[in-house]
Order: sequence, then structure tokens, then C-alpha cells
Amino acid sequence: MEDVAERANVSRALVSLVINGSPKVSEQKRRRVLEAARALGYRPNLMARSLAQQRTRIIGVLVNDLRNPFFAEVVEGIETAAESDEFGIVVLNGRRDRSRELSAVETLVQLQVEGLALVGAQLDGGDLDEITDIVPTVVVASDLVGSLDHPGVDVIVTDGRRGAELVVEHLAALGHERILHIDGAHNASAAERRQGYRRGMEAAGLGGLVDVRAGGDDEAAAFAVIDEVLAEPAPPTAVFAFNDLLAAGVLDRLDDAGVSVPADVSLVGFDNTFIAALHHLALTTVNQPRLTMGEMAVAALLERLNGRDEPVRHTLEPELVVRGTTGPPPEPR
Amino acid sequence: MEDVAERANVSRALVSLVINGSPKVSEQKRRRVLEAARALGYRPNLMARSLAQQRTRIIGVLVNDLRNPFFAEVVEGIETAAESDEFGIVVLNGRRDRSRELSAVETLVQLQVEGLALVGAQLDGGDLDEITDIVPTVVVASDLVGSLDHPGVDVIVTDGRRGAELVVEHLAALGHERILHIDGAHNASAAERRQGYRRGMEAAGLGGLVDVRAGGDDEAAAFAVIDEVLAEPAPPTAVFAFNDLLAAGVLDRLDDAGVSVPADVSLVGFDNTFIAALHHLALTTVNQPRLTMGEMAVAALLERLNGRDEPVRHTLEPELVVRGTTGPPPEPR
DNA sequence: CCCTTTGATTAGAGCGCTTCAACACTTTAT
DNA sequence: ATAAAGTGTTGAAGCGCTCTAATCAAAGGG
Repeated sequence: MEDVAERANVSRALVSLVINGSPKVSEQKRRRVLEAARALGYRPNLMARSLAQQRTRIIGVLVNDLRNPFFAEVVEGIETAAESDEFGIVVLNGRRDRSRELSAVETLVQLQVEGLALVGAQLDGGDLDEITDIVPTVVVASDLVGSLDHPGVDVIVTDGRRGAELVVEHLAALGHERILHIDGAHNASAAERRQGYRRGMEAAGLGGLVDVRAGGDDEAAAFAVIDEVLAEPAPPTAVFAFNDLLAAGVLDRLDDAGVSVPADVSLVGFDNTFIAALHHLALTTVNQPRLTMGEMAVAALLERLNGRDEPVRHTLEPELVVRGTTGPPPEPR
Repeated sequence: MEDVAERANVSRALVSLVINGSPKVSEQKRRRVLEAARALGYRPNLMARSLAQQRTRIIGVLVNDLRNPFFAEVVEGIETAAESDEFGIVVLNGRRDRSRELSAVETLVQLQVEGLALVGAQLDGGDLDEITDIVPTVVVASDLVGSLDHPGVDVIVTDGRRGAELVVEHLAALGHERILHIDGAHNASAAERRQGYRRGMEAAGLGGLVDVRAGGDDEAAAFAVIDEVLAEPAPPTAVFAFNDLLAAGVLDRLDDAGVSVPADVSLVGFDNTFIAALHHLALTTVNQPRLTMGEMAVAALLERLNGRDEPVRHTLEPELVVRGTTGPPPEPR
């Protein structure tokens, strides 16, 4: 910057003004400065600028798992929204590991991000105690335990309970009774969907047939459960998997076992990722409006930056998307 | 930091030493400082630190499209490798838009990243002219036009030409002659695969039947091409798609049209993403070792930081993964 | 013709940290 | 005993920028 100033025969301060597009610079000097900057290949140092300015215009994003297209799309939503408000984002990947999430949050805070978006995070409320009075925080697509007690945390979720209920209603209406739920284990949205499943079962008068088994969040987690279940005397006629990835795993395994879908077993996923839409899977699933979620997350953060104090909680409506993996149960023979 | 120093009754300099784990601090003061830091909830300011230290320990990653699981996994590879060398990464998403890529690179440079990894970038050599003498750069999973002329650029690729040849060899061996290639259009690896396809066709004595049509990089791009091709008098008996996503789109569309795979038409993708592995698709494809690619990218950057001057170019071997979407062509009737 | 106003420019302090040289104090060698 | 070497600690400069308040020049008003 020094060099640019010298070459243009002006002060450092003026260079700064030009770079930041201040209106009160004469056209002549602006031109001189810009030319000098170009000639020298000058690039402002963002670190120094942020330090001096005491703001970074960066939103920190912690995402549970980048490999899951669902999360990747929520992040795209965040990025798009941030961009139009002149914010940048820094994405850190928790890779399904809670301790990594914790240190990622720490890094983001130290990076002086102005807002923190936790996408599908597994952290619980306690982990955020100190964080939330430092930086506005929004939890997206997962319901943190104890986030209700945090006046500093906003929440953007799809109603997982309702989504799960929709699934069970759909299956029950088709005539299914033995409906298995393979859950998301430690996953942050798992509890909610489990609960919705239970409620749905009870509402359908199937309370006695509730069957929840521990899954995970990707295909592999489904294999063991399916093997186990098929070996039992009365296997389920329908499976509701925690998410689309898991459902894809179920489908694979049923295939291996020669069980056909939906003739023998119906299958439902969750998230409505592009995978579900592939005709060869044609997975019945529950849609979450992920781009909207990303946008709402950014909106919530910006409101906080503009002084809002009370927490906000947006619960979006899930939507059942019926495709080819659900049908009536097989005739008993 | 000031406050911590005061509370612990030491100088700011000593606080810095403690935070950075310097060995020459007495146990007693170290304890005092750490306690004061905890009590005050002190968090070092990464911006200030980087500014003072003149290094960031950050690797900038520009990725073509986060929604494509292939790229997401390369990024995970980079992240893992970076982490074990005490580097952080900042991921920016080009979202399939070259001008966004350009500004993302600019942002990363201004962020003072110590290395730049371009994953599947569409930029060409000229875009990098000024960049590469500022920061070590490695191009991953794509072959930038003109990157050869850049002594400052390392390249980590899977041999796309060879991969495409493998595909054609496989299909030709099965007896296919009218093999269509739907390419990746402007996509950075498209040219190479096109070339491999052509060479493969010629090698198989099918040079006269070369047929390349413009695709893109996701499912949607395939639809128009398939519609077009099926309306022609002699549609292909095999389709080689630029990547798995595109192949999935082809599969969908063939399905819609009542064309069965592989009985009527064989289909091959590229990348071996988890989608290809789903039994219901069981897509024959070409594997790229993505985690390895990520690791090699980081390794290349670190070598540069340690003084290596000559460019390095690692070409990894692709591997054909035969699954269920390829078989002999239908009997002519 | 001097004073005020306006607009363009600049000096300099400060952002939160690191680091080097200097310092005080011990310990060891002579 | 004294010099030399080693430990632990600190003051202060500096990283590259911004921004306030001060300065300067030109223009307009009385």
C-alpha cells in the first residue's frame, strides 16, 4: 500500500479511500491510484483490513457432513444469501465427529466471524454457552438439545416430527402395520423424527407395533439392521429410514436379499435429496426446503446484527413426496 | 490480551508466549496466565495473529461444485491431509460459474492463504498468471488449459484420456459400435475425456462412428440429448456420459422412454461416486482415487512451501469399475 | 480583501497480536 | 570473588490497514 501511495504520489490514506470506493476522491487521483495499484499488482490484505475495521463480513458455517447432498445444498442456500448481502462465508466440515465440530466452532469464533450457522450440528446447548454471547448463532436443520434455553440462538428447522407423522400416515393408509423405523442414532434430528414416528404409530392405532432400531447417517449403517430384521419371524412390511442416504442403503440390502420394493416392502426416506429423485430409486421421501432454510438462516443472523434481541424460531412445513417405493403391503398367504 | 496480562500480573508478551506454548516460560506463570485466560474467556484473534506472524496456516480451496459428491470427497481428502499438517482450509464454492471462480480466487489470495487448491476449476492458465507467483497453486481433478506453461502450478489428475479409453475398450469388447459420448461441455476435464473417447473409438476401428454431443455436469443436461438421440433412425447402443451425475440423468430419461439398460442400451459414467454404487443404479463407471488426490494436493503445496521450484505433475491411474449397466448390444432384428 | 465554507488530502493513532533486543536475575566456571 | 553463560521476562516496534481529526486549497460571501 505504501508503494502504491508513493507511485501515485499520494498518501496511504488516500489509497485506502480509493480502494474502498469512497466518493470524496477526485477523479484524477482515483485514476492515478488505480493505475499504480494495477501496475504493482497490489492486493489489499484482508486480515489487516478486518483488524483495522473491526469487522470481517464473514459468516462462519459449520456443516455436519459435506458428503450428504442435503447439507451441501443448505450451504449453497446460505452462500447465495450471504453473497447478496456482501458477506463471505467460511465453511468448516465437522465430518460427523462432534469433537471436530467443537474445535471448528472455536476456530470460527477466533476468526472473528460475525455470525455462526450450524448446519445439522451435533453439538448440544452446553457447548454453545460461551459462544452465543460472542457471536449471533443460528442452528439450521437440527434441533440442538437445550437450544431453547439459549436466548442467543435462532433456529431454522423443518418440522421433523410432523414429517415423520406424514410418513406413518401415508404408510398406514396403504395398509401397513409392521412399520420399522431405522433412526439416525446420535444425529441431531434423529430424536424428533423418532418421536414423530411414535406419535404417528399411536395415532394410527399401531402403538403396539412400534419398532425403532439404531441406524446412522449413511448407507452402510442400514445393512446390519436389514440383515437382522429379515431373519426375524415377522419382518416389517414397511421401513421408514432416517434419511435418503440411509434409505438407499436399505434399498441395496433388500435388493441383495431378493426382497422387492414396494411389492414386498415399502420404503420411505427423508430430505428429498436428488438421489431420491433418480427414477431408478424413485424414493418416496419427505421434502425439506433447503435453499429457503439457508436463506432464512442468513436473514436471522443479519437481523441479530441489526439489533434483534429475542430469539427466533422458524419451523418450516415438511412435505411428503410420494414416488415409487411405497405401495400396499403384500397379501398375507 | 491486555486484560489477561493484567489479571495474571505479567506482560502482554508473556501471555503471547504462553498461548503459543513456548517452552521458556516458568510453570508458575504459565499456570497463572492460563487461569486468567480461562476466567476472562480470552480467545486469541486469528486475524491479528496472522498479521503479526505473517502467516496464516490456511490453504484456500476453490471447488467447482459442492453438490457433486465427487468434489466434496476430494475436498474431504484435502481437509484431512491439511489437518494433519496443522493447516486449516477455507473452502469457496464456484458453483459452476467461472466468473465466481475468478473472484473466489481473488478473495482467497487476499485472505493470504499459503496455498491454493483448485478442485475441478474451469479457470484457464491466463487467469492464474499473477496468482501463481504470489501463492503456490495446485490444480486438482482438472486440466487447466495452459497449466503446462505455468512453472508455478502443480497438477494432480486422474488420466481422463486413459479412463475414457478404458470405457470404449470395454464397450467395444462387448460388441458395441454406435457408442455415443455425452460430454461435459465447458467443464475442465471434458476435453481430455472427449479425446480419450475419440482415440478409443479409432483404436477399436470405430473412428467413423464417433459421436460426441454437448452435455454438462448434472442430470438435467442429459435429458435433451437423450430425447434427440432416441428420435434418430439409428440410436446408439451404448452411451458414455461425462460423469456419474450425467449418467444418472441418462438412465432416468431412458427409463422414461421405456428403453431398458443394459438390454437395449449400455451406459457408463465417470468418477465412481457413491451414487454409482447404489445397487439400483449399479452404474459401470471409472474410479478416481479422490481421497488420495486430496492428499497429494496438500503434499504438493507443502513441498512448494518448503522450497521446491520445479512444477510437479501426478497423473493417477483410472480404474474401470464394471457394474450392471453394461452388457452386449441387443441382437439386430 | 479577509473570512467562512466546502471539498480534497493527509498525518497519525490504533486494531490485537508477535518477536527481537534488552534486561534482570541465577547459576556455573575460573 | 568475578566473568561468562543461561533463564525468564518485558518494552517497544511493527504487521497492513482504517478512520478521525487536522490541514490545505480553492471558491464564494460580505
